[in-house]
Amino acid sequence: MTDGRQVAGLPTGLRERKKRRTRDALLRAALDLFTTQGYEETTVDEIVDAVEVSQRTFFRYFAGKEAVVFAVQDMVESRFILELRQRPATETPFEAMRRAVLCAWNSIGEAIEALVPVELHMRTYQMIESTPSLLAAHMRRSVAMEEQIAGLIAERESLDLARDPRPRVAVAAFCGVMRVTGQLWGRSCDGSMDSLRTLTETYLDQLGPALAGDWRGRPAGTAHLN
Amino acid sequence: MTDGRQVAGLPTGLRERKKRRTRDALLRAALDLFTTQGYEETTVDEIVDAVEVSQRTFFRYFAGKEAVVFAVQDMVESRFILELRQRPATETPFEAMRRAVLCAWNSIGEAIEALVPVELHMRTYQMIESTPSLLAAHMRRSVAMEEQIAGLIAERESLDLARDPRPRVAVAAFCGVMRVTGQLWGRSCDGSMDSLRTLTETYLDQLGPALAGDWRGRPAGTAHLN
DNA sequence: GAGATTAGTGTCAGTCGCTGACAGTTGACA
DNA sequence: TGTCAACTGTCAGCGACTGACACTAATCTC
Repeated sequence: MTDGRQVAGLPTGLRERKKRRTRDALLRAALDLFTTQGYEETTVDEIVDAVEVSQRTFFRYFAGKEAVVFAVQDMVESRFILELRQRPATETPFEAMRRAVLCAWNSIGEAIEALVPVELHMRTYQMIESTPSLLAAHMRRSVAMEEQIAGLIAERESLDLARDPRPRVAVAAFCGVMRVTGQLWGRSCDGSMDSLRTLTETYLDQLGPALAGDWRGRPAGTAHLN
Repeated sequence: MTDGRQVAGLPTGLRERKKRRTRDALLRAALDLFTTQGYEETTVDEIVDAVEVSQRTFFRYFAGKEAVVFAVQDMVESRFILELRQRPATETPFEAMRRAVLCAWNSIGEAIEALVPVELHMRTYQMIESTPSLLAAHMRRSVAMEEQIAGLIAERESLDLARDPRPRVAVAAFCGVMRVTGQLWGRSCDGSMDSLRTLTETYLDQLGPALAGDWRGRPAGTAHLN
């Protein structure tokens, strides 16, 4: 009842539409308040006042103050999973994950815009990275995500997760780098989607060399922010 | 005033000793309650009742309920940083990190025992991994740690963190694998230090192969739990 | 050793996130 | 149209946490 699975399904009844409107209003009001005056500085009362519903209603739509923040993130992640499932078996696990993220980012734009302005979502992401308690929640979600991805990779390669460390290890390394780029992008001034994309690609390219240990030569692509 | 820097410094005055005793008592009582009846199920009131101090006092010693849980972890981490600084420059960054963890684990035992029974600390760690809110906090701390380690590695290799992705990338991959082993160990029945050590070594060994992409052969060492 | 100083503590009241219980309202459907 | 179920509001309460203020006791000063 609090999940966001209205995957392009325009609601049928009046009741459904009303619910959806309330939820969207709460979501937008919350993100607006969070990004302008800060997450911790915003109380649930302020959010419900803006939408003119009771606090109790807020907690019926969202599991908590935190859950609002990650509503959009949820969509992006499930899209990534979808893309990953569709990657051809010829790609290495690492390649597959890499392309799945980039494809997901390419195609998720409109779906986000239908819910909130993309620009608001970008600011939300930067807020997550700069708010300790949200960063914590983000990381916990990331752990759950890794577990899911590792399962997919193991399945893809017909391996037993319990016996073969490689799926988990590969996923951990991949997600680790993804988190680093996310953090750096969050800190940077340029909050554009393009900068995130190039930053991500650059960093992923460095994984192999970084582990090899021959750090004498200069890194491959070094034009980025921070 | 709430930090735990009594690094083998036996407190001088009566006041200092009293403080230390109160803090230790709170720490032990809290961990005991947490590990027996669960973190969320334990209230701060229960903890302070066990030690017979006021709630206000608890919050003067620890920033929050959460902070108690990670008090010992703090010691282990600062020990790791110490060990990492001492690794010879001839080792690759990855090697250095790997050995630093293992050395830290070897030498931290007594320091922990001085504070709480090591066995209690082990159970605490497993509790962290199995309690969502604590896992979140653990991950946030991990992020801060990664940043610090990346700084050390960059310094060690005379690189500019802002220009060269490799320190952050290598650290992200390393810490990612460390987290995976921590999770698996937390879930396993065998909560011994030895099992954690061998699990960690096995998984770290798989990082290179896992990224290479030639997953046809069977993994190197596969004897582990889960 | 007595008094002044100050760190440490307890008490109290209040905020904020969140939940259960119960009652009122409003779409849905026969 | 009336019944049913879903949705919402109100209220009361819990638990984590904080600020203010008074009190106790270790330390310092003379």
